[in-house]
Amino acid sequence: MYFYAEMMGRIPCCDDNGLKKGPWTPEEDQKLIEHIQKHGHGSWRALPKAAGLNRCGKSCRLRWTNYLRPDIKRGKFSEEEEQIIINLHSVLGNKWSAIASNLPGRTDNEIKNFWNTHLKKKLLQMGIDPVTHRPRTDLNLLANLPQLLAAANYGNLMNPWVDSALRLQSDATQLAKVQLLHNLLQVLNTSTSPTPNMEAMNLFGTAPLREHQLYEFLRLNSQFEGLANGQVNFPLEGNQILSNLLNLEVPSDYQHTAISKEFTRHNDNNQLGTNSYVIPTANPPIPPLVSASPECSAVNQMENKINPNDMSNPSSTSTTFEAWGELMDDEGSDSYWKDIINQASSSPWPVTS
DNA sequence: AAGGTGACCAACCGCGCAACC
DNA sequence: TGGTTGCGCGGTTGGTCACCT
Repeated sequence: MYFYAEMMGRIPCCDDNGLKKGPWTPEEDQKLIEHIQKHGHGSWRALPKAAGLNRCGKSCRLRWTNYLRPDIKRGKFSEEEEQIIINLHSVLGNKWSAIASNLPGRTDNEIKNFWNTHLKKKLLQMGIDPVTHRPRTDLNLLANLPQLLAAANYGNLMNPWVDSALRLQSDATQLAKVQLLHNLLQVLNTSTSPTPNMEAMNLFGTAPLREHQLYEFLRLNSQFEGLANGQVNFPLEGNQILSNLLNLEVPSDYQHTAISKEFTRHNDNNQLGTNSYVIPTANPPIPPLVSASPECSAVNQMENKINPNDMSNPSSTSTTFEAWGELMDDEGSDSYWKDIINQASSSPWPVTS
């Protein structure tokens, strides 16, 4: 084998050379454990021979690091661990080893498996894209508000860091709904097209909607005060909300409601380098909801999430908002939203007026 | 009871990278 | 400096089990 290596360069670790593959037997485990306890693993390539195992070094290393290591924590993942994984994954992506380094006793392989079999599905059910950790942008999202509710209320908040991250996630979910509707209005009210999008008009009623209608709609359908304490209440089913949206009357004496004030949390010049999100308080032209922010490194993003100040200030900035800002900036063109509306116009929602 | 199906997870595979010679 | 080696990583596979029809 080593002669082969010298002559031909690197050889496959587990080539078809008579070495055993597949599940480990208790005897093999025992041999590996005893050898490592006595001598350490040293060179993994040399270990199997020294330990009397008919395995390749790589197989031994994997068996040790993923299963036999004494500090391995077996058993179900706690809710706290789940949240940590989700949060870290949103920052680190599929860097399983990096994620594992933050979860003592858990291996990258275990976390990877757990992610693929549980957490990915869970996030999808919540309407969150498990790759981007952004709310999914299709309008089916609105038809899945019960799941969004579950997302907003998910978890028993034990860890303050987790608490903060979850709260931000809830805010982001709520903001996403507002942003979605806001952009829909922008498209519907746009005058760039010589002919209005008739399908979209049919979807939302006859007259272009105005923003105060949107706010009234939001006031009727949600309790945004909840944003201050992380509780999100969106009590109506998606089709009912849409129905309410269609049935809105235009109050002639419309005044800015507490909602718009609640949402008008803006930092005029971003002196602190923080984000802000601003619900417009005037009729068109409609300003952007999400202001751009200085780019943050992954490390900074992590620090932001860990920063205890965030925990006492749920309206403070977050990478979630940044993500939404990017999303909306990237995809906020009229054509993008028109596409969504076109999709929605063929959706199975019951549109009653 | 038997076959089908999906979930779960241990293990394998191939690649990239850093250390070494 | 280029080739070799060892290791670690992320993606994938395949075996097992539980549940369903």
